[in-house]
Amino acid sequence: MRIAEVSHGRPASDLTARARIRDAAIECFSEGGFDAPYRTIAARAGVSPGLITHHFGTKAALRSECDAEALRRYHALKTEAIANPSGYLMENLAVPGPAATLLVYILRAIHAGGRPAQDFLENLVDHVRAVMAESVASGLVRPSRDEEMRVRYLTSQTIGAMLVQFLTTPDQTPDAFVGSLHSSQRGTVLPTLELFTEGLLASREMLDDYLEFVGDPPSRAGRPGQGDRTA
Amino acid sequence: MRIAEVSHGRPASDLTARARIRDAAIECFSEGGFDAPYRTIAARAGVSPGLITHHFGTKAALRSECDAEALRRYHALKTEAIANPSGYLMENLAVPGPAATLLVYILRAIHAGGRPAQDFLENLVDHVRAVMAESVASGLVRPSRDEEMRVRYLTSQTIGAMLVQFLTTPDQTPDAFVGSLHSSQRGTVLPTLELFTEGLLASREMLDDYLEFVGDPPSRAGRPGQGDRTA
DNA sequence: GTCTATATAATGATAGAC
DNA sequence: GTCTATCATTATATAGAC
Repeated sequence: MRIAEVSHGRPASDLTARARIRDAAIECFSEGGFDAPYRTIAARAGVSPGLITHHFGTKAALRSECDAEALRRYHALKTEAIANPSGYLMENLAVPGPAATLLVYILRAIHAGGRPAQDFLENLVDHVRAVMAESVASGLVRPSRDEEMRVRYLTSQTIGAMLVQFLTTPDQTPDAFVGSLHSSQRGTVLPTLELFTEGLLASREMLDDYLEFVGDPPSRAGRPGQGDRTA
Repeated sequence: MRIAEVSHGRPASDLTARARIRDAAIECFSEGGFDAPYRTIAARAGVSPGLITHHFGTKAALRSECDAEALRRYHALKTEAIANPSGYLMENLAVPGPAATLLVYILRAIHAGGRPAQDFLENLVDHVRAVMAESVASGLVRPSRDEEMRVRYLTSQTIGAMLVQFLTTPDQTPDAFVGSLHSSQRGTVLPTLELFTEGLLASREMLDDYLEFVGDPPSRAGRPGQGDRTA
């Protein structure tokens, strides 16, 4: 039942009760899901349960504001992370601390489904789209015949894999999860690199058949070959 | 509030109330999640809510039996689907009808997390492991330096992508979902084939660096090259 | 602005009649 | 075996005092 200590370096006592409730709710939602009762949130914010209703009215309104704030902080983190481009997707989020809370909050938002899940996913897609465009322009990543679908496909896959791992982790607490992420990442990086550089299929047969089927013959000029843009 | 009609071709009236409750619960869980109240299940089974408690005691016990039955039917479907090996993963499940209920049930089981989610995921991993071993043996798929991790990685990714799509689908009903699966599949097959045959990265640099880092130099003999096992 | 006390609604589980 | 009626719990939301 500890009080929410810090948010952006400011002590909790400097924030209004409304902001403290919002921050406490974000943490509670991230740690225990959106079914976290008012009691828990109120205790963490150091207020009474009734005050939550007084300030936010309904629980959906509280969650909506938490979503907006989480998204805002995600963008802030993303902007800040342009300095160290360590990876493609959300690796910059996968570190313990307040970023872990944010990452798990996003996972939980998608987990809860509905319109908020769509919004969060779209935001992640936007991020991946930008990174991929940049990577293709720099020659690191091959171009795709359908960039948009590849972006959506990779995003769903990556987020989905994280979500599955999160859901099958015994202790679904933010810090424990990012810990398991780091240990499991050591095992998945090889399969990922293999798939990303060598692919999975031993022959081009299936792809060529499909391209012929949809009427896009793999012209030797337009096709992204292998090794013709080695960085 | 319709009554569960058929299960394996047998009319509902031929089944004991216990079996009807179990079947109704599977459908309700698949359509509305595991929070489906007794009332809904009882109405669909054509019994009173109290009878559910009488037969199963607790809701966890009911769910446990539904999980077992769903897994049993999944295995049956899997065994039956050896005739038409249309794809790698769960494509045989992605058709409307009773299979749709099963597929969504599995997604919901993983979605609900906990031990059941682990069991279901492990089952899917087993399936993928068998299929991949077979595909590698036949030369269709390149071998991996870490088969087990690749199997787990691909399973989590594929199931996770389906789960994300399911959660971001407006109408989360089994038939509507498999419908959206078929329409979206038309868009994802190209990125999938691209990734599986050509990969994503334009150069081998990152993979080679990693292999050197972990002390597994890519010897020209042991490395699965590209095109040396064209079917 | 903040708290205490309470209304209201839904659910899983129980008790006992038939 | 099956049903009806009820209990106990939990959570959101309200009302009004301070």
